[in-house]
Amino acid sequence: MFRRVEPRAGDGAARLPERLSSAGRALVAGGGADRVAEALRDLVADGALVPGTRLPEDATSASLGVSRNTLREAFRLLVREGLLRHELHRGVFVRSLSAADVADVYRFRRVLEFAAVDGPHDPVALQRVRQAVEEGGAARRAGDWDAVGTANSHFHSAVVALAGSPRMDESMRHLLAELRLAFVVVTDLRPFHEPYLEENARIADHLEAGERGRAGRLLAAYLDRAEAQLLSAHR
Amino acid sequence: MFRRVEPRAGDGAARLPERLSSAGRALVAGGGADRVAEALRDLVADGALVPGTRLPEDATSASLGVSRNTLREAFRLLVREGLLRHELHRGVFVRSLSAADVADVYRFRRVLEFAAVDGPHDPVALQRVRQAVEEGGAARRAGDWDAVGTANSHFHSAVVALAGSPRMDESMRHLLAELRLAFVVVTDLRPFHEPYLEENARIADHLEAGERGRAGRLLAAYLDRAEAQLLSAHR
DNA sequence: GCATATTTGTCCGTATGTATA
DNA sequence: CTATACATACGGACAAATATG
Repeated sequence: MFRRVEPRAGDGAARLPERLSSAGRALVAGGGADRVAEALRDLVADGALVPGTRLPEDATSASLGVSRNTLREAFRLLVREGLLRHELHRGVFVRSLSAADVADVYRFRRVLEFAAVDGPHDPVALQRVRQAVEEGGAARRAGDWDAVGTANSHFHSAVVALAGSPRMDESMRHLLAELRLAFVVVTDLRPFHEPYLEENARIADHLEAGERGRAGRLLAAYLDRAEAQLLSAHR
Repeated sequence: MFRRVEPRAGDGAARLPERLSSAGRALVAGGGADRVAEALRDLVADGALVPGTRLPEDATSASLGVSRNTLREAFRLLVREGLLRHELHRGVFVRSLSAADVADVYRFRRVLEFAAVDGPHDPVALQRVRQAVEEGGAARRAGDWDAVGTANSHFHSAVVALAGSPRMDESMRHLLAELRLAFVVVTDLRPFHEPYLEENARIADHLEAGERGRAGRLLAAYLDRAEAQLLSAHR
């Protein structure tokens, strides 16, 4: 009943993997659009779907075991998050970040993180900052550099959360989600995350001591280096 | 359980108008989900749909002359814009902003607008700032206070655009779209917009003269007063 | 508290217009 | 230019959740 459109080999451009789930059918069986979106998010984060991959509605909905309508709802969510790109009458693609995009993400991050450091600090968020530092240390001891990267995201999210603004928090979440697209091309995460573990701890120290200026300077140095590092790896 | 149940007639709370279009059928006949979303946006902006109004899928899709599936796509768009609120298995409502929401929008606006003023200025955006000032002047001469409000939005969007960041621009657009929800309860727009026409012109002067400090101080004064004005009118 | 009616969430199959090969 | 593949939109259907009497 359902015609399976098998991709031809040797096309060169990124293609949708035949099976999006190692479990085969019913990856998101219980699934609402949110679960479908989460499944696709994970596939992108894990590198199963590389930037530029097209996601045809028919093949994708079949692979995930959901209907096209449900898949379209999930697409809407992910397009808004910046993880997918939508071209009129052409379909949906895994977004690929240009160098300008990476630069813009870091520009916006500077605005958000500096504003949060300069303004009044939410004490609960301050604890979260410290928690993220410890989370990163534990991940390093476990040798899990992916988890170190996640902890680093938590750290900077917590920094922005110092401002106590739900809308700024959400913007930060979107920026970090977009950055994951740039990280999928990075094979060795260690040099990207290890150097910053100690720095994050010192930033947390300064924040707890109320030394906004020092915290801000360290943060600025981090953002400059991280951006340069990612941009150079991006080619 | 304090659930806001759908009000009976004469309750005073909002109901879906029977006809969303004076033209009756086929308001968005040619229409895709985008056009449906735009139609709903206008209805909210014009006050035809006040915050709290429920939008049943059946009645709304019939009124707009589109299918349920298409309407749901439009809902997704508007929920992401913050204009509508979605409750699981309960439906979609016109969002109403709390005082905390308004405060958060202004907090974020301060971050974005100050950052844009402080940083390097995109010359094209600087021209847009001036254009918005003139747009506001023309609207006042025409006595169209709604258009004055639109021009004011353009002015502050242009200020943020000085930073040259597409992502900051988009965040600003979302914030201003949310603010429209707070403005629908305002009956007399004149005292909200008239005082700021002259101030905007002076801010533009300072920006063009490269006097960031003066521009920033005027901007800060504007944001403080506008926020207080809106919050006091909001009850 | 229970039974009923309404609405949402999901899914299917089809028709149509558009972009690409 | 023709043919194909595909996105977009429609209407109908059913299960699940919610609201109503």
